[in-house]
Parts: sequence; C-alpha cells; structure tokens
Amino acid sequence: MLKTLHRRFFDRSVHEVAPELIGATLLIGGVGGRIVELEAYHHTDPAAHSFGGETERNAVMFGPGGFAYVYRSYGIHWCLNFVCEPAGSASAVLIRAIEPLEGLAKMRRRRGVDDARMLCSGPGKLGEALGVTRDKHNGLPLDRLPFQLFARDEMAEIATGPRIGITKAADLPWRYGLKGSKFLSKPFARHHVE
DNA sequence: TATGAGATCAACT
DNA sequence: GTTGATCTCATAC
Repeated sequence: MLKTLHRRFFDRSVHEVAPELIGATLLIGGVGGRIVELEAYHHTDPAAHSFGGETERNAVMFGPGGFAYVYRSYGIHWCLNFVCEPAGSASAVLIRAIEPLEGLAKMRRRRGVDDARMLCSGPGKLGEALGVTRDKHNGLPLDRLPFQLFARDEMAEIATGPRIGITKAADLPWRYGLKGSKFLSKPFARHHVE
C-alpha cells in the first residue's frame, strides 16, 4: 500500500527532497507513473527562475512548499515543478521524467506516439503526456486532486549529475535520477549511488 | 549517430 | 531584439 505524501513533505531543503522523490508515484487526473528524473533549483542558483526576484511568472515559487509551479519553456512546452522549502525561499524541483504506469492510452493520445519510452522522457514531453498547463495547474497544492503523490515503497539507487540544457551554473550536480532506468531523458554518465 | 533550424512566449537588456 | 530549465524533424556523415 503506497503512502500519500503530504504537502509538508516539501517544507525542507530541495536537496533533501529531490532524492527522496525519485521512485515516488505522481498522478495527475489518474494519469502518470513513477518519477525517475528531476532537477533541483535553489534560489541562490543563477539558473533558477527565482534568482532574479519575484515576478508574475515565478510567484508560486515564493510561496510555501508542496505546490505546483508550471512555466512555459521555449514558448512551446509546459514544464512542471514542485515548490520546496518554507515560504519565501523560492526553491523547486523540476520533474524531468516519469516511467509511465497509469493512463497509458491517454498519454499516447496526447503525445501522438506509441513508444512508452517516448511519452514522459523529458520535461516538455511529460507536461504534454500528463496534460499540464499553467491555467489548470499552476499554484495547485500537490496533496489534493487532480494531483496524487505517493512515497516510494522500496529502496532506490540514485544517480546524480549536471543539469541539462542550462548555461548558468552548469557544473552543479543537481540532476537526480533512478539508476539504470530506461525512461530517463538522457543517461547519466557516472552514477553516484546514495 | 550527429548536428542544425524552427516553433513561439515571457522575461530581460 | 535576444535568450532560454525543450522537442521534433530534416539533412549530413
């Protein structure tokens, strides 16, 4: 039996929360699966959207932990973050990849592809497969429908590495993944096992 | 396999 | 006007 994660789970450092979320189950409207990859963004980090201060776009990041922050990426994709740490610290984790487990047919329809490995292996793909938009999900609490979050129920081997697609602070090893998963956006070069 | 362009929007210079 | 926490498709090796 899986244990539901309360939103207070997120009221801690992103670097504590991030590895614990690997292997957790995320469903939105009953569609989703196991989180296998994410990245941490701390407010002291030049790559974080909150680094330059509060704006209309990133306002949710400045609220309490346990809420969804959704932003438009490259004008095209919707990407999903979980806000972490107490209100005001403006830190979050970007959900980058999921192993699809529930609602496969719906994801295939939304994505227009058949291969399960192509459904959620990247932040933009994941947003499309789970039907995430800013209008519908930005600012919603993660412990109420349509969100469902369950703690992982078995040990997970965590890989870490540099984050993907950023130019600032690109050397920080703040990407976390489930070691050996076939559903990552990219393989990890070296793995560091927790 | 690998690199390059285009799509398209909000923040920032 | 430029850039970016991306993805897809086209063309080249």
